[in-house]
Formats: sequence, structure tokens, C-alpha cells
Amino acid sequence: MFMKIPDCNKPLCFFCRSCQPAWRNLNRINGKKYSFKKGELICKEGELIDGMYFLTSGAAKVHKQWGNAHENIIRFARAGDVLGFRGMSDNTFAISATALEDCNTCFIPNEHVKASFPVNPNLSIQFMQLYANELQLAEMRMNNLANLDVKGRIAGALLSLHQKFGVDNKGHLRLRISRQDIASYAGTTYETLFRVFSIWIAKGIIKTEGKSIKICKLGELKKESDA
Amino acid sequence: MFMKIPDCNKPLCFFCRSCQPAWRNLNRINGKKYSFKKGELICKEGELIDGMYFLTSGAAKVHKQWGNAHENIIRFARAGDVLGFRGMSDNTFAISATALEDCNTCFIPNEHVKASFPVNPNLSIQFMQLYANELQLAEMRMNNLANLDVKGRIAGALLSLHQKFGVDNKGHLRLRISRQDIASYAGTTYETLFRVFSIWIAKGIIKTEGKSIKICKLGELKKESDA
DNA sequence: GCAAAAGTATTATATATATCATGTTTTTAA
DNA sequence: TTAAAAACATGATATATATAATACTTTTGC
Repeated sequence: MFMKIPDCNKPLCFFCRSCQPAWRNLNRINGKKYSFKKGELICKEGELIDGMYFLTSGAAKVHKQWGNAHENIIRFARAGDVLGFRGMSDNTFAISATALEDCNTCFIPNEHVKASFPVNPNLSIQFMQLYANELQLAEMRMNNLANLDVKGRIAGALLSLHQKFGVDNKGHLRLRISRQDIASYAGTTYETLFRVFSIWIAKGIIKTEGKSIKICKLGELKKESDA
Repeated sequence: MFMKIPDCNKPLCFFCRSCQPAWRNLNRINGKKYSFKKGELICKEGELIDGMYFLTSGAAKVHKQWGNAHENIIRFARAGDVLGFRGMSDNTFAISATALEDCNTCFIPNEHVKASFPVNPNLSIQFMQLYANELQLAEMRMNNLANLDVKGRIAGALLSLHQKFGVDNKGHLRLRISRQDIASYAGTTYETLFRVFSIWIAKGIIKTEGKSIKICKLGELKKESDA
């Protein structure tokens, strides 16, 4: 579950991609490669996180536990995304991340992240842009949660998943995910999600086959999510 | 309402603060100073925004109009904050900003922002950290909107305002803001906000005096907002 | 200083959606 | 390979909160 990074100058590691080629060797020395099985916790709210995880393969959910059993999913991550604390100060984080598929990650300690900025002028600009984009997404999502009814929120959730993970050759969403997780992402309950799905399946807007979901009428979903 | 920036190397302008002293003169030449009266639109969703506004005084709301009359406030900004598109690509923005008090801003065109990065190594790091912080706030707010009931959301809204704008010597929130705006920020309606306020006033948790709001029992509000 | 507009106060009603309850199927672990 | 645990399916009920309707009060522009 842990080893030195053997080769990380591949396009999927955000960090190495943004560093000068000559610097990547130091990333290899200072970073660690962690693998996580489906369902495993990558980082947990309240824990001290002294570095960043860069997802190189797999998928994860970033979530927060509420009291007893109520979980809320804040966002999803796929290869190329960053997990763990943002910025570069040591800090405990208020949010957990769990692997939804088997994951490979590069863990880079804050020390080394900090040391990398002066030497890699492009790095902070890349981070800046990454965060700016995520911020924009976050604000859109905020809006959705605050203004749309359940249908709209579920539509938005499906569209995000569609955009982030794409579809396979059969048109099925590439991420196998439980209905409960979709509900948690849309800010609703499983039961309500089920009801909405039933309606949409009847209308031919989506099609399900076990855990696989196919969006048949993308336009209809878009209409729901910006009404 | 528009003039060349006369003097902007003061601590309140995020951009100048993050640049080398020698570079600030160029900011002065390339930037423009815009002033906005209370209620005036600073930037409007759909418009092309080819630069960033740096608030040096006053307060503003960042919001999105929904169809007919439904408005949602995404966040507030005070002196030191950035408005307008984030990142540095020319782009139309999905979000509007309106002055809540008379505002002074420095407008820096994207061209000059871009040109400033290579020369001011600290600049992109400052931006990165700014965005990282805002991202964290955004994700917390997302959570609130998705999981808390109205009471909790209103409590959260008041606490944010309290934290962002502070209180005067009488303990009143320093930002004079309409109930409708608080409701829009909390993702609810004026009427519901009114009901919740009535209860809290009766309980002595808050006190109102026209537009002025005083939080008497901060602890009680905190309890509401993380239940 | 006055008219118009924006903001504030309040109740009654409607409805969307969570909660509860119960059974079935699929997946996981031993 | 079976037992246990998640995940899925579905209806009935309760409730929080938006909507609607109406009147009063303060602020703003002319």
C-alpha cells in the first residue's frame, strides 16, 4: 500500500506535469505512492494532513459525515485531480475522501510542495488555475443546491458525473456508483432519488441496468437543471 | 466613476500588495480606478470580463439572477477581496456583483495580470492561496446548503456575515443589509427568514433595530448551524 | 418635501420532499 | 457456499417551507 514513486512523470500526475523535467526526479525521491482499494478511506476529516494526494488512476468521492448517518458528497475526483488539503499549510481538514474504485495516488509532503514553487515558476500558476476552475464549479454547484428542486439537483448531479467521467461504448456512465451516493451528491435521500429515476425511466430520459446508468436524453436533463 | 489609479500600493489592494514595489508603478499605469455607488452593478453575468476588480473599500454581493425574480447570493466581498472572473482567461462570467455600500476598486486588465506573473514570483502563490481559502469556504457553504434546515442556514449566514464584516462598538453587524439579501444568501425566502428572526428575537438570541442586527448569543447560533 | 419604490411585517394555505416502514435483491466477506 | 451486510424497491404519512395575499414603514430620487 505504500512505496517510493517509481515513475511519475506521466501526464496524469498534476504535480509532476507542472514541474520542470529536471525536478521530477526529486518528486520521485520525496513523494510516496499509495494505493487504495475500492471503499478504502484516503483521508479522514479531523486528521492532520501534511501533504497532497495526486490521483493518477481510479475515482474517489470527497465527502463529509454528518452526526450519525447522514453523509454528503461534495465532489468527485478522477485521475489528474488533487485530494487532501489545499494550499500548503499543515492543517487538519474538515473533509474525508474515499476510493470509489481502486486508486493510485502520489503523495507529496507539504515540505516538498513548498520547496518546489521557487524552482518551478509554472507550478503555482497551474495550481492557481486549477483552484480557480474548481472555485467556479463550486459556486455553480452552490447555486444548484440553493435554488433547484430535487429533480433539478439530481439532473445536475447526473450531468456532472457525465461530464467528469464520460460514458463507455454502450453509453453507460463510466463510474459505477450507488444510488445512495448519487442522492448524497444531489443533496437528497435515496427514496426521493428512486422516485425521480422511476419517472425519468418511464419517460425514456435515462435507462438503468443494475448499477449502470445511461443518459438517453441529455437535453431533457439540461432543461431540468437550469429551470 | 473612472480614472487612472493615483496611489494603489496600500495594503488593501490585493494585487499591488502581492507585487514587487518596483512593479507597482506599472500597475498604476495599466490599472483603472472605478468607483461604484451603493446599489450599482459592478459586473454582470453574461458580459465579457477582461480583467479583475480589486475591492479597496466598501462591500459588495456576488449573486446570480434566476429567471424572473429569484436571486441567489453566492458570497459577499469586502475590502481586499477580488471580484470578476477568476483565473486569467478572457471570459464571460456567469455571475454578477453589486455594490452594497459605496465601493472603490482597482481594475486590472487580464493582459497586465498575465504580464505580472513572470516578474512577481509571489503573485501566483498569493492568488493560489486566496483561491484555496475561498474554495474551502465554498465547500463548507455547499455543505450547509445541502444539509442544514432553514434555521441552520440562516444561522450560518449570520455567522458568515459576523466573521466577514465584524461588529461595531454597539455589537451591531457592520454591514447594513436587507433581510431579503440575508434570505437570498441563506437560500430561503424573506417570509421564512422573518419567522425565524421572530423566534430568535423572542429567545434573545438576536436583536434588531431597523436594519441593524446584533447577535446576542453567538453560541446558540453556532449550535443551530452545525446540528 | 413628496411621490414612488423598496423594504418590512404577518397570516393562511398548498406542496414538495423527508421520514418511516417493510420486503427483495445483490454484493461482500468468512 | 453460506451468512451477513449493503444496496435496491415501493407505498403511506408527516412536516418543513415556499407561495400567496395584504397592509404598513422606511428609504430614495426628483
